[in-house]
Parts: sequence; C-alpha cells; structure tokens
Amino acid sequence: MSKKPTLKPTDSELEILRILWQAGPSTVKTVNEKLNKIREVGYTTTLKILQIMFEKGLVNRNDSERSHVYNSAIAESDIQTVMVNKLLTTVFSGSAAKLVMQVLGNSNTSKEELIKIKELLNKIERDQK
Amino acid sequence: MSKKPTLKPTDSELEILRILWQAGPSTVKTVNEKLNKIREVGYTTTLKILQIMFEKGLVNRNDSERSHVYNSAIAESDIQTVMVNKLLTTVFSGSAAKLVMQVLGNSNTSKEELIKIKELLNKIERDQK
DNA sequence: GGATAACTACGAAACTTTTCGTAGTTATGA
DNA sequence: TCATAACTACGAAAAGTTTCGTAGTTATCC
Repeated sequence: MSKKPTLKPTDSELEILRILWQAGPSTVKTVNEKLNKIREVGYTTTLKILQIMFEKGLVNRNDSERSHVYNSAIAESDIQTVMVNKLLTTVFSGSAAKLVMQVLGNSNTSKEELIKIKELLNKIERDQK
Repeated sequence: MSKKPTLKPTDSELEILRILWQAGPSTVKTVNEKLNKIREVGYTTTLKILQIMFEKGLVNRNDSERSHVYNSAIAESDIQTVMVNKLLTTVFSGSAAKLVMQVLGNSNTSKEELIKIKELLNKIERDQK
C-alpha cells in the first residue's frame, strides 16, 4: 500500500541520502549541519528537500518526537544498482566490460581491492561453466 | 577562445549525444527520427535541444547547407570519464572496487569480456610493482 | 505567565529542463 | 510563378528542482 519510491533521486536528494546512509536516522538539524560542511545551505532548504523526499517515499519519518527523525527508505545498494545500470545503458551502450575498464584504468585502486575483484572474476567464470 | 562545454549534459542531451557518437554528423531530421524510434518527440523539441547544446558547446554545427549538420563536440570517452567519476564519488564513496564489483555481480558479461578485464587487472598489478 | 528558542509547515520565487506552437525563410516541382 | 514542403528561429508554456522567507506551533527557562 505504501507508494514505491522513484529510485531516481535528484542530485540534492542523493547528497542527503548519502548522509543518511552514513549516519542513520537523523534530525533535519543534523542533516543540515553535515550538509553545511560541504556547502552553505539554509535550514529550511534542507527541511524542504527532506519533506519532498518523504512524499516521494525516498525517506521515512518518525514524528513522534518534536524533532522529526528522517531515515533513508531505500538501501544504498539498490540505488547503486539503479545508477550503475543507468550509466551502463546511457553512457556505455550496455557494455559492462567497457565500464569496468574505464574505472580500473582511471582510478587508483589498492592491491587488496584488485585481488578481491580478481576473485570475483574467477567465481563468475566458474559459475558460467 | 571557444567556450568550453559544461561536460554535464542533461538526460535529453546525453540521449542525443549518443545518437551523434553512433551516427556521426547528422541533420536535425535524422536525429529526430532516431529519437522517435525510442520515444515520441516533436521535431522542434529535438531542434531546440540541439540549439541549446550548440550554445553550450556540446555540439558543433555546419550551417553551410540549408539543413544544418550537427556533430558532437566532445569525445564519448570524455563523457564516460566524467560520468564514472561522478558516480564513483556520489554513489560509491570513491571506492572503485565496490563499483566494479557491483557491475560484475549484476550484469551478464561475456567470457571474452571477462578475460579482457582480467588481463587489464594483471597489467595494473604489474605496473604497481 | 511570558519571552525566547527550536522546530515544522506553507507557499512562492528563481532556475533549469523539456516541450512545442507559430512564424518566417528557402528550396522544389508542377 | 506559385503552392507546398522542408527547414530554422523565436518565444513561451509546462514541469521539475532548488532555495528560502515567513508564519505558526511547541518546549524551555526565568
């Protein structure tokens, strides 16, 4: 019965979602303070976006206390899946390999991470047989 | 002296850029026809977006003929770099490994692609030493 | 109780993006 | 040449996003 969220957050919404994922349930005040470590933004601006996100179903809200407590209503991994798939189709014509090569070729990935990735590759190869 | 493009195309702009990358220099008519294979959109809508993109420097234009010919002014790889980096920071907290694992875990990648990726991994490992 | 502080709600302005109607211009062909 | 087709230009409406001012409500503390 609850409306399913858009799963297409705007940039501002994503910024707030990241804060919530990292911090867990938070008041507007807290979110706004963390936002202001990155850039200047008014309290009511943050409040408004949180309210819009609540309407969209992107966050849920506990208003039993005077200071309402907001929390992400969607898992970080869900957003990651959606956003990666979007990037894949819109910018890499669906080629996962191209995307992966772009990432690996362009960033500094630690040895440990590379090993993890290689293990995953081996696992996928095994499963494909 | 030419203005440098934003490198932050909107969704509609990206859609058109993809068509141009794939097809090369194209008239509005051609672009619009290809767009309409995906979704219905008016001719003047496509024209308008192309004109805006021209103003932004995202595309260049040859208007020596009556039918102006538009072409992408930025390389596909440049957009790929920008978009991947954006995704990395905004959705994966900068962890390339997480992103790669998401991609590999969630899509059907061909054996050949997997091999290519593994080769790239080996190369990076070698270079790191 | 009354002033002040800490909140939320509401509404609207400012911007950006998307869409398209309409008018004007140039080419084409009967 | 004149009607029609194929374009571009212009402008503005529609929709979405971002921002914040102002008003109202509730708690706190003297």
